Amino acid sequence: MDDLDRQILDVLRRDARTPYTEIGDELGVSEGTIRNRVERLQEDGVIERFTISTSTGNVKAMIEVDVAVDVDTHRVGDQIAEWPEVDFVWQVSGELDIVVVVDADDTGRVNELITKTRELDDVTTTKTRLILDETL
Amino acid sequence: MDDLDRQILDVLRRDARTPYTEIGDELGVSEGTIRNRVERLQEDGVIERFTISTSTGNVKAMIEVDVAVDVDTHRVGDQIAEWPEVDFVWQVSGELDIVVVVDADDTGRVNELITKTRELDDVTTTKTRLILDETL
DNA sequence: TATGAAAGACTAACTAA
DNA sequence: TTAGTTAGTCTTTCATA
Repeated sequence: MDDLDRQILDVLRRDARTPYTEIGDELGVSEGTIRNRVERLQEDGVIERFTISTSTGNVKAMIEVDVAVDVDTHRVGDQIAEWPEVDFVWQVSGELDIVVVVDADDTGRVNELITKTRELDDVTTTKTRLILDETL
Repeated sequence: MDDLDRQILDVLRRDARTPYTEIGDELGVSEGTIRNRVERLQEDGVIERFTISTSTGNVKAMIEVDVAVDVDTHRVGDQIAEWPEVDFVWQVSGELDIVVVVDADDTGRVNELITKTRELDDVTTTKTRLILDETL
């Protein structure tokens, strides 16, 4: 895992359809080098898969969730992860326990998700932030 | 957005490199139909990008960044987005301005990234949380 | 790294609903 | 007028040296 690998991953994260020839030109190596390295990165599990990121909705938000002290946060998190608009659920260190990233149709729907979260057993507080812009 | 669109998205989410011909065969339509629909889904913003999912490092963290009041947060965010371990940079509403998600080799490296962030002009504070677990 | 062969994607003209 | 198809061409990837 050297710097060239990291640069290749960077390009593919931004656009996984970038031709190997183009990546090679950009990074000053041949098409074959890029191809061999991408294959190796896949075998090593560094590249988990080629995929698409979709945004079915128009509003992304981060909902931070606090859970009662004596409760398994995973149980709460796993429930939330089932909801269709939920992109990620992270168990985190720090003040609050769980961070949920959602992608909803509109702010009204975000609000419904917040309400739904607060209604879960063992959820004590939530704190929401809209994601105004995303850079990769 | 009909059922065929949803099936196409499903296939691409699992493997974005599946040839159009193969998707077409599977879903009983021609290669051209798949291609036209994928193009339309991209134009409509339903498919945001073709990308890879990676697991490069062993430690993921969320670094929340506060920026001086009179500064364009995008300028700061764009700089950070260039660093290789950075997965996302979000401009968010709420107390702090920017959320950076990083995926680094170890906590030492996370610490270096925090230091590097704090050394940027116009960054006033940072607050870091380790991502202990992720559910998709 | 370089090259030719194979695979896949794209263009554009056409058909059907 | 829109969605789908098809044949021919171009681009990218792959295998081999």
